[in-house]
Amino acid sequence: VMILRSRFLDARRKRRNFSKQASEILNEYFYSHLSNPYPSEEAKEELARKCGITVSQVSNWFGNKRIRYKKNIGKAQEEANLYAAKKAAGASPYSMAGPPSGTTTPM
Amino acid sequence: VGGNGSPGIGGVLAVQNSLIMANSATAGSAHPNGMGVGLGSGSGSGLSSCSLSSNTNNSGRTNFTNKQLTELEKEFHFNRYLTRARRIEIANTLQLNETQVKIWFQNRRMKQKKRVKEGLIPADILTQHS
DNA sequence: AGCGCCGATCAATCATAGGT
DNA sequence: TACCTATGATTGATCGGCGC
Repeated sequence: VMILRSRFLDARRKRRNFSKQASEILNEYFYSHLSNPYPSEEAKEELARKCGITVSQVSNWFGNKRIRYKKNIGKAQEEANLYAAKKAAGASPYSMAGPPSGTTTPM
Repeated sequence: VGGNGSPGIGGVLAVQNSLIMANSATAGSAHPNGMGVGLGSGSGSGLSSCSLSSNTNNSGRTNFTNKQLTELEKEFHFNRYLTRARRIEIANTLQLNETQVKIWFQNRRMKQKKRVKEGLIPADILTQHS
């Protein structure tokens, strides 16, 4: 701690949370692809467009999401899993890049 | 994480680290040239050099000092790629492993590329031609 | 036959936003 | 206002693949 953490007050991290709708879209994709939450470059581009954010931000979001989801498992995460069930079952406005494994989600 | 419990992520997401760092220290030689590194930030400010060798975190992640980062950054602007000789020289000067210097440059190149892609680019970085 | 590089990702941490 | 959590971003290091 005494040790430098001065990464220069860069203009870095002046973040702003994504819109509620953007989070909705990202979560939908994540939970409906839980068996392989790694969107392709093309999928990231489309998600970025729909969410109004950059591809890098989409990548950051998935990176954080995967790690944080993993760190929980067994928490309210199951609740969020309801995302997939709900959306996947109903209309699926946001499904793209069909993953090979379509059916069955282990778990 | 549960063994299979998390099929999805668990499968692919398990990396764990193993310390391998290494040793290539080889040092030795004295390198004429003093590249020196003048470093401007001189301010040395506090940190100064820790007498200890690598200050790695509890998790193996190294916390580079300001001095090390400044030097690496300076070198990067001079050349985006390192020669073996230069790498060794820098590693010795900054008290880092060759691997750390190598990795730092790789990450730095990726970082710059990302910035360019995002549109924010200082626009220069010599030796950069289309 | 081993090395460096790239691209994607991980894992820890930083710094701020938002909520109480 | 202070404390705490959620969350986006940064970064040293790893993994798989590729080219030489």
